[in-house]
Amino acid sequence: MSSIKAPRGTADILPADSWKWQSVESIARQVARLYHFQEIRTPIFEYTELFHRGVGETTDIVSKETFTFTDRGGDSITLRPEGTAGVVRAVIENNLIAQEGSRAKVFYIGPNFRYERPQKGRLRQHWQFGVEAFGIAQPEQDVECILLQLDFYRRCGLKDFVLHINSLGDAESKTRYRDALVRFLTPQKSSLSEDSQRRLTENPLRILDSKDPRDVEACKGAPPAVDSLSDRSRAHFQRVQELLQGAAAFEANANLVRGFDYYTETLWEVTAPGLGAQNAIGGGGRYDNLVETLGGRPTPGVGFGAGIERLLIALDAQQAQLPDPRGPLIWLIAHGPAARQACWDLLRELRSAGIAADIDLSDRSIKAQFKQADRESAKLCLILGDDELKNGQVTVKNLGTGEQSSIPRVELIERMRSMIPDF
RNA sequence: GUGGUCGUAGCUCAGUUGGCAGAGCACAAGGUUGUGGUCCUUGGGGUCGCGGGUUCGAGCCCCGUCGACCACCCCA
Repeated sequence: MSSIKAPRGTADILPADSWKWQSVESIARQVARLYHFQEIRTPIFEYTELFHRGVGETTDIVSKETFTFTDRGGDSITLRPEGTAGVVRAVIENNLIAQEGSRAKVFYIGPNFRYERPQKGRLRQHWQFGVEAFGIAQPEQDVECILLQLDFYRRCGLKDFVLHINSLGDAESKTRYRDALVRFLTPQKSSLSEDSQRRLTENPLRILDSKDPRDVEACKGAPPAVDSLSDRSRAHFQRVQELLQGAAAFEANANLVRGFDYYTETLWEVTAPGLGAQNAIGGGGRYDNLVETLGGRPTPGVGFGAGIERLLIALDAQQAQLPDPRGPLIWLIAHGPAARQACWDLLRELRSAGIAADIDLSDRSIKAQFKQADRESAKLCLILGDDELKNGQVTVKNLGTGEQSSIPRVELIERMRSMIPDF
């Protein structure tokens, strides 16, 4: 009988690593709280149409990377490939931004699904921490999101990363830029890569992002997006950069474009070394027309998504130390049947008192029990045998220092309570 | 979807022109009948990814397939 494996492009998060996830998620929640973003949880699947209208029919993500199926009732369902569309749908549907002047600042942590060929830093299911801020068109809102994201990375211990920013401007600016780019690139169409020749009509902005040397060469001297910005968009982007001055290092990158159609004005991406070719650990931007596109009252919005797997890879590459959310563990060691019963009682008492404790239940040698305590990274061992039972004592061994002492059984819980915070 | 590299013990990997399935680490027991993290001894562990073919004989050669890794595309 062959064993069943996890589907391609998925990964189990095992005990050896799950504490890192808890740590990152806890930091994400903490940072969100500091910036006053509240959690929203939306379904991991939506009606397919949401992503077609929201993310864009012609984007690669929607046109060829979705997990889409027909449910038993005949509706087309898609596993979400990104977080923003579902959140926008939810805030519209639940009237969070129903009125003139409504604001909402929300964050989410959850999985996204894209049917792609896996490689380093790229899976078919990946997790993102993301935030969305609705109702504020001012550049301060863009910068608040950016600073939140960078704060998140710093608190996770990430040191080496780069913030890239660009602006495509409002819808008119975007069209103007697109036309300018097509005008610039069309004369040299034959020297572009095959992919980019196709993009020239479908999605010319993406050509700027190509890694093909022919495209990189062709894009030299291309008009930057900022040249096509309207006065309002130019001022907005200018103000974003002013607000970032002194708050965060950034690089204005005229070639930065992103894969969703809904972006307007500011967009940004954070890259980090150690990730191979997929070096973006998170990105975001403003989407002032998306709420209206999805049937809501016209409301500006801005937000980002930060990939958790990629962050963990980058942290690993930089040998960053995440705070370990696991508290200290006490290990009980029993010698003899009477002591085993006493340990069982003690174990229940410790846990009732809120102290994490465990014991080997397989009746093994003292040596084996110590060995396991060590392997489980216990801080203290409590040893109970015939001697201790007779004297009403418990032997306490500090596994870090090897020191050992006796504590009266009746005082044990209180003594543990006072010792635990030191670990 | 395209291309390259690779699948042998729980992990990292050796395995010669095709000829008995190996090492280190890890794990278990013992050395020490009450003491881990060092040391010594012993031991248990294998559908050589899966399926087919060639051969007296396949981990090794051939075909197919699945998966992993890396890159393209795209993105977190």
